[in-house]
Amino acid sequence: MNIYTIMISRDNRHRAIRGILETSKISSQNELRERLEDLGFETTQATLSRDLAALRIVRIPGADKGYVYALSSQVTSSFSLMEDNSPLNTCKSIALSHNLAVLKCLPSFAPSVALFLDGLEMDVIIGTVAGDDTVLIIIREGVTHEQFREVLVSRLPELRDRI
Amino acid sequence: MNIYTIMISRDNRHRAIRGILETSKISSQNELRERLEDLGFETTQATLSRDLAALRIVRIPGADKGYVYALSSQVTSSFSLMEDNSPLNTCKSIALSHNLAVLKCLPSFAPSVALFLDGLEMDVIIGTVAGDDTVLIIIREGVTHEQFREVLVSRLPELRDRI
DNA sequence: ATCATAATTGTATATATATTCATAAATACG
DNA sequence: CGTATTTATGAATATATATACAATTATGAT
Repeated sequence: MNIYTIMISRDNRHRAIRGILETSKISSQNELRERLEDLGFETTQATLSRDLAALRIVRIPGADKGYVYALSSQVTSSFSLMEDNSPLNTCKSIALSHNLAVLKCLPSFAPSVALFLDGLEMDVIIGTVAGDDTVLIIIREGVTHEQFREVLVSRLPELRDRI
Repeated sequence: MNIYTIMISRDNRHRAIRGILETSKISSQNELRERLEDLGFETTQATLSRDLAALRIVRIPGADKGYVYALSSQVTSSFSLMEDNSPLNTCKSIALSHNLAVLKCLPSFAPSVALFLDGLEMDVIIGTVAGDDTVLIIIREGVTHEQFREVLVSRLPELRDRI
């Protein structure tokens, strides 16, 4: 009796779940159950709840509505690749100090974010410097924090709640 | 009346939510509601459900039990950093072909995974080559796929459902 | 200002998900 | 082999989350 006689059924189901989630958008455990049924796996929502927890599968709010289950290894990529893939989606926070704004983003994305900001040619920004996960924004002399925020938010509404 | 008179309350709440989730483990919307209450934000579970969707905050099954809400920018790191941070956690799948096993993992992790595998000095493996997200494993002549799987799974049970 | 339109929110409720409990199957151990 | 112990599962249910609806408030255009 080798190791494969144990938990054959559950592991196969787990494999199938991974496969399904990698290739299609599943938005409820019942939907997953039906999909598995098509593949010959008869099971219940309760078991799937446990399976998803065991596999540490995450539930992500969809772009406009609904939810999607995904492997955690897919999350960042699905978030940045799926729909609006602006580098701004990688932006985490913006803090102001005197004539500088410090924008924190995901590792390795700072150059893209800086390039994007440069492309906007905003009057209030006289230049940017990108590291790995940080963009330093140099603000034009005479521009107040409030003015900067206002301009930034009006051009980039998606940053509204990060500044 | 400037732009900041609009949606002050909601944006402030969103900011607060981000801040809370970045620094603490919240496992239900009610828990989040209580935390916000402490900060002076009175709201309801329904609103938080909508907020979490708007902010595209994900729900991750915890290591042993329960669930955690997290910013999507935290997911990969929280997954690999939080508990057992073996490079194997970045491993997505293993496929076999003749004397080769192709292990797919998260981008940039292949070298760590390969190093880890080398360290195991498994008889059935005569060598590995790491790309960026793929490790090529060369299997010793005469070892069957079943034997390889059996050895791999017995040494690395966490890969059980990826091969 | 005044009206029309759009956004935000709470209440109540529907829906989805997790968990308890009982049971069966698998494994470990004698 | 037989018994003890763990693991997996389903049914029923508790809990958590999403949403329809109505009311309120904000925004935009005269």
